[in-house]
Amino acid sequence: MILIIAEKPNVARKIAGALAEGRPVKKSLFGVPYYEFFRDGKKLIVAPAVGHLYGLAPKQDFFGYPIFDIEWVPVYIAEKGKEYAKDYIKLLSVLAKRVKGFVVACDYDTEGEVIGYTALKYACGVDPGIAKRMKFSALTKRDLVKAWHNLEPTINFGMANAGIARHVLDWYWGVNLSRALTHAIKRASGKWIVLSTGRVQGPTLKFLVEREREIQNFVPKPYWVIKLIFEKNGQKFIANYEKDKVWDENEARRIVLEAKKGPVRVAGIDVKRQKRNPPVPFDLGTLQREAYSAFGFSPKKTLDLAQNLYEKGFSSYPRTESQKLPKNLNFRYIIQSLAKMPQYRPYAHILLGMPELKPVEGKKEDPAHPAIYPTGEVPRPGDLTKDEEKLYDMIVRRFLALFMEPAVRESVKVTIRAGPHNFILSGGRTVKEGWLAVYGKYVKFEEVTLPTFLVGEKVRVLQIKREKKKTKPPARYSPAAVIKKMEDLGLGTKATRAQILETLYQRGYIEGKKSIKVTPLGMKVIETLEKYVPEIISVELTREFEKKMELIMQGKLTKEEVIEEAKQKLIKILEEFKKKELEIGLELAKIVIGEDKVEKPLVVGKCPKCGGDLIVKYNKKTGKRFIGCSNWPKCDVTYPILQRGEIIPTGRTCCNGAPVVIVKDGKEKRVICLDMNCKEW
DNA sequence: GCAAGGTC
Repeated sequence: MILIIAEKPNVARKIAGALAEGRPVKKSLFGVPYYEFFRDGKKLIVAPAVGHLYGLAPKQDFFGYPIFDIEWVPVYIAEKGKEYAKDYIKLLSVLAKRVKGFVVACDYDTEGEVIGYTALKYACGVDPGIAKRMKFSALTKRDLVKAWHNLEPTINFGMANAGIARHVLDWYWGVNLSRALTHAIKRASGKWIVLSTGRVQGPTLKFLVEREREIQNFVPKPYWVIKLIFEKNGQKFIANYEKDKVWDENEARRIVLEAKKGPVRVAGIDVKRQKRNPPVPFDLGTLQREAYSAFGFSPKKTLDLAQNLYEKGFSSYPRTESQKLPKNLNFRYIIQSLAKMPQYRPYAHILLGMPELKPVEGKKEDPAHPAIYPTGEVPRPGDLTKDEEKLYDMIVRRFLALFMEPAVRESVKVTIRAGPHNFILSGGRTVKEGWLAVYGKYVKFEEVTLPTFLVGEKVRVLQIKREKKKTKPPARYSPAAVIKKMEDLGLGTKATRAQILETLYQRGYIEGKKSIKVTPLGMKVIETLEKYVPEIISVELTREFEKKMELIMQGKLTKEEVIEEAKQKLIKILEEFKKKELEIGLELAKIVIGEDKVEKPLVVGKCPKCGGDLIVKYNKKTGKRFIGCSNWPKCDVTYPILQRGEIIPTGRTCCNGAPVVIVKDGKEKRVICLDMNCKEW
């Protein structure tokens, strides 16, 4: 018997369906489905993981930094809310005892390889070296059977190692710097406020901060627009001066005067017809953007709704980057099913009358999943929530649109010559609806139909005027625009971008549902990181990780070398950070709890032992004050001090470098050397 | 208490 491990339940089912001779037997243990069947006289079992079953966690219960001592543990131990994974691990460990051989059939990428590797090592309790690998790039029967006949002799250790390195590096950088920030603010304010950053959070917050700075530094510049308003057939039209901005008021005034002198005639008419092809199939990012613009759904909400639709069986797997549909998908069947819903019936019928059903496709591809499409399962009333229904409607209409004829748009440009100056009147209309019939409600095209003009025609001018305007600062990002920018920069993945944006909200770094504004805390965190750890907010860190992972995959670097290098680098960075921890914490605390509420420690002099600041401190238990070194606990220098009176530093030192201070109590002033053994005492 | 990455 051989155990085939899939990345997720749905894929386990597909693999079983493809490889079984006859129907696979669906079984279930601990509530997790798996499949048994025969092929070539051998009994095979296919069982699923649920994504990562194991994650990294510190070996010791210690919340300081730096921390590098970590290990793989089941995800339900490493993270809250992952209890469901427990049953999957239990299933694999039970099945592992029944079988002789193992095959990893996770997605063929670094994460898939890590999922397979850790499942073998920790859940099945076997050496990952004994497993074979099914390598496929589509979940069709053809591809799966081919992969089965061409099994790789082992899993791809280069990929597994690269993936493991990615996990460790992200953990080292992210957890250590998040702890450093959190500790800094705790030390300065006494308040527990979780701050975080990471390879993806950092650069994402950074580009939001950059936009915020552009807005803050923006100086509006005046300019003038010039309009020619005229009448034709009792209708008013506005033509705009050919330069859309005139920067000089005198020039604008002159243009208006010259234009007013006339004559004013139609000088040219330019009519263009343009074919507009249907939009491409939905990948997750495009769906998130479209749902945001149509319904105002956040990217996270769209992913959740799409996941619901997927789990209920109405649409395909949502976490995809593909803009292509599977070649062997039964389009006719799906469209026939959609025709059962009256709102789609007319369009479905048009399509079913076509000799060939050929959808448009986009450029992007995804090795594991096709673009998002409706399955053809028809929801009954009550199956979907209102929001699910909205998203479903968008998915169905997009799908139907893929097969429809292009739309044709006509644009008209009328040039009006007033004296020596040209003004432009533009119009646009849809000449042939095509796919817009079904999807038009989600695309906005302006419909401006113009009357017929003739070249040379005289124009009845009502008014020629200049209007003063001001340039506007760049717009803030919307959640959907953030996701797009992250995609463009290669930050995060289709499955994580929405979640990472949510984390930035949770941390109080950003606010605003539609228009994202960076809070003063968010600005300060970036400012701090720019100063002390510029790496973590740079997109280059991601690029560097990618390069290192590539070298690990090729066997040119070991994961141990890469991990060790990161560790050494971080030790240095964190050491520097720790030295400045209080200073950094004070800056952050000022913003979170208000400047006046942060007590700046009074520096009375330099520590004779380590050169740190000697500051007034308070004993936590007794509340009594004393003078101590700011580098505590590394440096243990302390001095007692009178409990009453204002302490005023003098800048002078006395015995063994101990500072001299003035203690002023009412009218009484005493000059004191802090050394207890000083004669002054 | 912290990351980013899979997934329900």
